[in-house]
Amino acid sequence: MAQKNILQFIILGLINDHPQTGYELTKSFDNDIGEFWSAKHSQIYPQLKTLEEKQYLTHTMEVSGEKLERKRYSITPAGQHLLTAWIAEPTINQTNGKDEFVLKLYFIHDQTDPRLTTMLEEQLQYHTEKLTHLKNQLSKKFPDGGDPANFGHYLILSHAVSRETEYYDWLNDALKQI
Amino acid sequence: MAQKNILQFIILGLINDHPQTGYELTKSFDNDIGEFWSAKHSQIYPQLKTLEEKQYLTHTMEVSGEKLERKRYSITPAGQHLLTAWIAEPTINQTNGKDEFVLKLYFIHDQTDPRLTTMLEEQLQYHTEKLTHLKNQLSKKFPDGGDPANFGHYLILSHAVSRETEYYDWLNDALKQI
DNA sequence: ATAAGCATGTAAGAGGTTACATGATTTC
DNA sequence: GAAATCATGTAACCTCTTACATGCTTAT
Repeated sequence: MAQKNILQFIILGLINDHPQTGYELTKSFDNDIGEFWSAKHSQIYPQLKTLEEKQYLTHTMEVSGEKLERKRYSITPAGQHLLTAWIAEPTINQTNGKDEFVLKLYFIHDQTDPRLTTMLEEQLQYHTEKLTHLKNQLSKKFPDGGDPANFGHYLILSHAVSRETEYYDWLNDALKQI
Repeated sequence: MAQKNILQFIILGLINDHPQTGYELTKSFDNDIGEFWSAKHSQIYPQLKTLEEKQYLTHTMEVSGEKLERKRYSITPAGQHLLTAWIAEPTINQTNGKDEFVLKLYFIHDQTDPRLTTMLEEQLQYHTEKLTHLKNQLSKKFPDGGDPANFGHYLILSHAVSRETEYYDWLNDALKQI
């Protein structure tokens, strides 16, 4: 989508926590934050380059073994300023939740349509697995509930859990009504 | 996003219900289906053209008043076939739910951060309004619960309601924990 | 008359995915 | 030695938004 380049802020936010390489950033999107934003390495590396050109980031080279090079990026004061401004600014753009599956259902008008059960059960299986995985994550990372020193991380994970719970419940409700 | 062109299927699905103009299709995305997919007229008109070139749609001209022309599109058997195939095909691509606000929270580590309350309350207001609007829609369109002849429509709306309910509850929970 | 809504299109540019491309290091 | 993983980048292509552009019709 031709949006406002939110990726740059996410990268700044992640690096602000601690200096990181492009590779490490890429993997962040496989974890919790991937529940609410995704990006591939092909998008991340050019973005790092741009952010450095604009002096929001700097990097130092590291070497593994004999030859393997790695760029470890750190945030600059200007970068921190940009990040803070983004967080402070009211979030108006409700990034719209696209969901292909729900749309498919929309085009099935008849409650007795034979396709419904299969479709709903297929999704139920997927979301059941996802839900248990997220619940495991939550109890593993925050066994005692909200950690005051990692509150944002806790909030994002608990939101992911309740979002999946809702999806799960909705699918079950729908199945019951058939 | 360089995805699989899902918009074409949505257009086919909407037109399959009854012949429509580009203008009317555009307005569909302001209603319930807009909760799960959005598109602007600048994307819809070219897509209609392409779908007609591929013979999934045909159109007839209508005239309003003296001069104002309107293209009313109908689906062809080939178009219906394509639509059915899309619905039948398992939905794997979990179109990821991007949420700028949740990410901002993620970068606030400290539970006592003074920004948290304002941010959460701002969102709470937005989602409260959205939730009441959706609930009104639901009770207006489906006063007796699931309509067997419009089950898909019912499902999508009830999903939107419970999704917003979850968001609302999560925001309130977060506020309580501060 | 004039503003709001009807109606259809195109152009430029940003965001995002898939595929191409290469090479090093670690683990089995 | 082979496979998995680490590590960085580019190219082609598609999707989507914003802005440009035009003209008609209805309601006030």
